[in-house]
Amino acid sequence: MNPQFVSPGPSALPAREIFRNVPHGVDIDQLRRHVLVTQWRVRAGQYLYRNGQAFRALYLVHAGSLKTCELADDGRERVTGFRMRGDLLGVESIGLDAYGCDVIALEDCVIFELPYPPVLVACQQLPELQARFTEAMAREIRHDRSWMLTVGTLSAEQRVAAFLLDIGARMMRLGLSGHQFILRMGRMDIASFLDLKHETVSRALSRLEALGYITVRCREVKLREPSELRVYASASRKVH
Amino acid sequence: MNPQFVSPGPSALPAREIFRNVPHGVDIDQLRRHVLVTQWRVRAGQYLYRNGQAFRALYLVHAGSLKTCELADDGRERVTGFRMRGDLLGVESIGLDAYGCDVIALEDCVIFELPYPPVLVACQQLPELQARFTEAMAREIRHDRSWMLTVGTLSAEQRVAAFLLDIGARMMRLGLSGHQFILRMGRMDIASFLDLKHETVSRALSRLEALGYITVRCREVKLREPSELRVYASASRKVH
DNA sequence: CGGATCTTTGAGCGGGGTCAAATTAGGTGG
DNA sequence: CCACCTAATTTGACCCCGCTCAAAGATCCG
Repeated sequence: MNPQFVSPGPSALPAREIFRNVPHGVDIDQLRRHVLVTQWRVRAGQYLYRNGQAFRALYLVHAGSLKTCELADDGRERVTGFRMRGDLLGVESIGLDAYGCDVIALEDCVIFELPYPPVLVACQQLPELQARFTEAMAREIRHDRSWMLTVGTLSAEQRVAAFLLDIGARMMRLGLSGHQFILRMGRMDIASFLDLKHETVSRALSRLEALGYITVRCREVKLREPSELRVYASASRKVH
Repeated sequence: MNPQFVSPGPSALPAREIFRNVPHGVDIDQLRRHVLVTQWRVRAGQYLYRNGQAFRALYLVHAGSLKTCELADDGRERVTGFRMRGDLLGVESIGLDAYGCDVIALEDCVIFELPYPPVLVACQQLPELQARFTEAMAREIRHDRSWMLTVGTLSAEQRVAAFLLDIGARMMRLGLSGHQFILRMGRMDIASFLDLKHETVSRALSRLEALGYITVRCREVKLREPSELRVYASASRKVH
């Protein structure tokens, strides 16, 4: 179940592309001058890396989307986030010998592998790159905390609304439509991420559709009234 | 409401102390050779920094404990963590112009201020220090994710048990008793952190006491059966 | 000692979970 | 391309854990 190797050396794709669409992202061009960046293809359902596997690299998502899962020894499991183009993976495992979580592809992906000790060395020589990585980690912390707040203070329907708005905003930042998109993850994954059950997510989506805010047909979502949705999701306290 | 300045230049306390009790911590001695580390006293209830305030420094807790709070524009608020001796504060705001959360002292604290741009420069000259900071940030991410898992998969009573065990483990790492300690935060703060209501936390503590696992008298806690408690907290799935 | 805050405990309720079944989407081989 | 099968999604009915509302009891501090 190893990811499939695509091509050694420079990618066939315009490398700067990564940087164009992703503000504050890591510049893959600059990095390539200092470390050997390889490119992998990961098929839907496959692990990019998993808990316990030797930590040897960070990864940059070039295409496709993935989920990160935290898991306990006793089998408990939770989706902690969804990653897409431009997102950096593996930073949470820096300082460990083995990765501390699972990363699973939600669809076929193309991923850049950034071998870790070399990246660290490159950072020491390139203050700019260093700053980029540090900021990426800080953004990661803020993103997680922001969702802790959302999950802890909003009702089920509000969480689902906030989730759709978040996906939309990220899509837009990548130059795609932020109002109409395909969810790449199932109801179970959304539910786990939002600390709900999949039936509840399904019901919330149906409700938001009945309210006229969105249109849902399975994984196809259209935000009909983004501003209404935003008001609904941010309504103070949990609304019932 | 500004924190109170204590002393300029080298601290009167043995600086290496920080490093002795905190594995993988930041070496304040080493840092002092490159940046001006000042020491502040923050009184119980005061802010170390707050949302929107200009980001100018990281902070290292030398004594006392604090809570970090995430807050939304509409007033929603959640405690995202509790910090004690050896913990690094402010890393979540790296890359921003202003701090992105609130940090409030739960008791009188002594805090080292590490001015930020200077720390970044020092890191570029000291690979060792750089690695320390990066690992501290990675640990931060793992810690948050680990609690996301706990909050998302355990019942109210299990969360409270897990919380007590976490506090105990951190106390022990600081060379204090891990079986008997004083909680420095109120029921409301614990509840917010665990995504519960304060009444529920109170009831859970009473229940754990009735089961014979702990003794509680207000903020004084004794873990009578840590191993039983650990089994209880880690019981697969939510137990009812 | 008095007043504000924090903590505990009780009683009742409701949002979201659980269990179950119908419906639909998606992938596979003929 | 379609029949088939499996997995994902939706919807319904019911129930329980944790929330709400309320009040009493501790604790802290001036």
